[in-house]
Amino acid sequence: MSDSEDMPLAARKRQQADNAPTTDDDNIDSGSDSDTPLGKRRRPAVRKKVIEDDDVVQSSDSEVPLVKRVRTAERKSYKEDSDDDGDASYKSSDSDTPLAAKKAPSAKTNGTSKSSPSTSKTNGNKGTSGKKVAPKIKEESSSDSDAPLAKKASTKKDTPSKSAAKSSKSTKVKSEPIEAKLSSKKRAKDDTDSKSKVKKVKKEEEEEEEDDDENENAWWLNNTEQDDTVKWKTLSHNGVYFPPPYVPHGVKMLYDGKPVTLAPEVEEVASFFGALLYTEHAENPTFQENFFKDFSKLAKKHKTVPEIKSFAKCDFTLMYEYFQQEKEKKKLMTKEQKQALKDEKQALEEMYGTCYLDGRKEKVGNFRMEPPGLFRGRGKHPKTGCLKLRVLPEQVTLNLSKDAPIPKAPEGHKWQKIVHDDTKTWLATWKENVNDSTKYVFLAAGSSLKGQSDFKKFETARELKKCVAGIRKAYMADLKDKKMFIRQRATAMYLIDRLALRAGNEKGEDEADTVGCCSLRFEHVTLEKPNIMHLDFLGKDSIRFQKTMEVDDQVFKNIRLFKREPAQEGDELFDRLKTSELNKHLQSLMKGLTAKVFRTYNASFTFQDQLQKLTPAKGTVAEKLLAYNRANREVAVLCNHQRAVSKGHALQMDKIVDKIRALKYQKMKLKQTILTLEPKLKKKRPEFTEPESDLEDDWIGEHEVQLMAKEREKVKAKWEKENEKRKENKEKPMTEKELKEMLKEVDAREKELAKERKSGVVPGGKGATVEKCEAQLLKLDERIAATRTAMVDKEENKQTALGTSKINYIDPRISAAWCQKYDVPLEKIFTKTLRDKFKWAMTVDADWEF
DNA sequence: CCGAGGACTTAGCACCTACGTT
DNA sequence: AACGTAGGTGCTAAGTCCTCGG
Repeated sequence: MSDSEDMPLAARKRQQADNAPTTDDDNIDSGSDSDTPLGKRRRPAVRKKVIEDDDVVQSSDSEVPLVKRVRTAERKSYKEDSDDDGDASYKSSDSDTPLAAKKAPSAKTNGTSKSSPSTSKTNGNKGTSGKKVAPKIKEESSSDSDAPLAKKASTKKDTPSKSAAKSSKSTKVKSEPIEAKLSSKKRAKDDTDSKSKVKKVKKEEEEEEEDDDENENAWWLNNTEQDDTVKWKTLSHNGVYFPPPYVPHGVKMLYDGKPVTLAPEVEEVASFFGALLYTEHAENPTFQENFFKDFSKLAKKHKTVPEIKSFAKCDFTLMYEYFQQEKEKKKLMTKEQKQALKDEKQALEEMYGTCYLDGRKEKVGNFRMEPPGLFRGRGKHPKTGCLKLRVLPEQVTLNLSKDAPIPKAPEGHKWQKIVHDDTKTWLATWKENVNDSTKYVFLAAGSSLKGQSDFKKFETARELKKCVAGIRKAYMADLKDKKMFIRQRATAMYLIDRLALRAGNEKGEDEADTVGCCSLRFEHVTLEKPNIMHLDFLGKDSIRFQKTMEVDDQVFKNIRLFKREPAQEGDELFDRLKTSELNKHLQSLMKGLTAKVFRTYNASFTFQDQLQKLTPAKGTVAEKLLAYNRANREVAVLCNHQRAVSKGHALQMDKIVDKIRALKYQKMKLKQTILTLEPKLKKKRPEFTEPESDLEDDWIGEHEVQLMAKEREKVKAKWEKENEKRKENKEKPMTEKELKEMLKEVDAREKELAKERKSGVVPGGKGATVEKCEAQLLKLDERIAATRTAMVDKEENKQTALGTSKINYIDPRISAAWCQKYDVPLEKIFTKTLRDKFKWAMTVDADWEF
């Protein structure tokens, strides 16, 4: 294959794809699928990959949802040269084994084995051959696969009617949005003249529902039907808060060793860097470079003397020190000062932190404009360190009701624009200069708007639970499809489902090189016979995903197949799969299904499953919490949620290791005592002669020194205490001499220890017997084991972030139900903010199930 | 009719603070 | 009381998904 070598691989590949001559078999249904978006154009084969004709294909063909298959049939078949393979050997094999049964992907996690009832549903599509029908198919499949009634029933409260109604409307689907829009427009108009009305209504609602704020927003208690394209009827707020203007501190930077006077604007930017000195950012060459480019340019603009040309000559340490001092000062502030700051903050929240949505008071999330600074891109972001400019009101657009008062822009400024778009949830938006991306001010996580979409998210995941078995079966079958495209898609689905990978959209060159499922490249996957796969790549936030697992044989085969060929680094593993196509397919299997739903589903499912397995019904609250956290961690590991290891971690681990050693030391002593008491046992019980692992002489010596030091301290403390007592009682205090006397005992013991160490003869305390010693040995073993587990626990936890899964992936209703069932106070599990965010989920019964 | 970019969720890190420890 | 630490929260970057608009 020819190609322009210098263009980025991915791009090249894509181009090739487009140019490639189309082959025949598109024909199949090509004609008709004109309306299916998919139908458009396949991405022809770039490098031809071959697939052996699995006989299996045919047979399975008939039972699996065909829709897709047919529709995509066009995608070029690669049957051409088939032969190749070692694949042949694999033959048909196991396609039908329910996934679940098969191997557990990563050692941990996985779970998911139950097949849920709806398995076969997906087949509903079957009959609908061909193209064209896409929309209809969707409807059909969704309605039949998800018997709305059944499922909704379990949800109680919320929306049964809503969704059921929707799905049954099928035919109208398309027109809905339009209607909605129209009506919303109308409404908006009405609103203008009916502001007062709205207010009245609000009052009524309050009274009716509950009079306190708490329940005013309890949307989950209402069954009201909603249209989700319209997000609000009325919206008013106070705009956004801008950070105060820069106040120069006058601290100089040194250039070439000499202090330089900087214009305030320049000083500000220098300070951004100064504040970061000695952090990883400031040490990062890309960061430095980007910073310096912007900084020197700015300095030049302000005619800084001398001209700043070399980063190496810049010295920001004075500024750094100044900031350190400022921090200290802040710590030393009086209570009143601190209180004043707090009050100020409070006032801001009052002003900007709340808004009115449909007359209800709601919290605003990020009402503070992002202050200027240096862009802190993660991983190897090419733009990390670039100057992020101050945002002016002139760049900010506000969104609110037509009739709502327009917040005043800061003195001497005006807003960029005011809009009244009730289909958007944002209150304000602006464009950021570094990556040219759009930023928004949204409502807080605890708001009804966010709550509703959270709820919807989990409901979709529960929907998936019902049909996941069928979907799995289908993609397992597709793993052997003749069409490369379908094979790739099925393989990707497998990875997404089993390994909780993200979809993996394409990324630009101005971003860090990270990947997800669809964007995996050859170098990220290695195979090891017979069916081991290693994945190693940087995912979102440049977090490394590194796991080794057994995979299904066919998956193994497929990946080998994809990798074969001019498998060069940089080539995409799934070269003809794009997330949009994948999602389109998923949508057809279940309404609302996209790649990310698998993560939500698998996370929540795993959590519930683990929780159920781990919770000791009769345990203490602490034990239950431990189980909860373990289940949580299971999920975090599944989703690969990581965090930086805390700086004290190594030290803490060392301490634990030492603790274990100390226990081992005790064991050693006991064993020696036993042998001293009963030398005969040397032969009979060889384990008593065996040295403890990991106990070196040096360490023992040191340990004993420490032990003695502690003893001495104890003695001294005792002596001091005694003296205090005597003082109170007006008795004569003990003398230093007496203290020395007491310490002599320790000295003696120390000598003993030294002797024991040499001879190995350890008489033990009074009344020591072999039996007693053995009992103690057992206890020590237990303690060691426990400490070890704690250590492992801690070690694993050091890199695992539990928060993300708790906040985003685990259906809070599982937790709420669990708390009820096991009588654990909710606040042990959810912080205040989480309780607030999840208030919609707190009303479930103890037997609620995900 | 496809890709750029809009809108919204998910993510880890940097603080800050409340708390337990010494 | 000072200290250190873990947990909680705020911040904003980085994803996903899908809709526009050229």
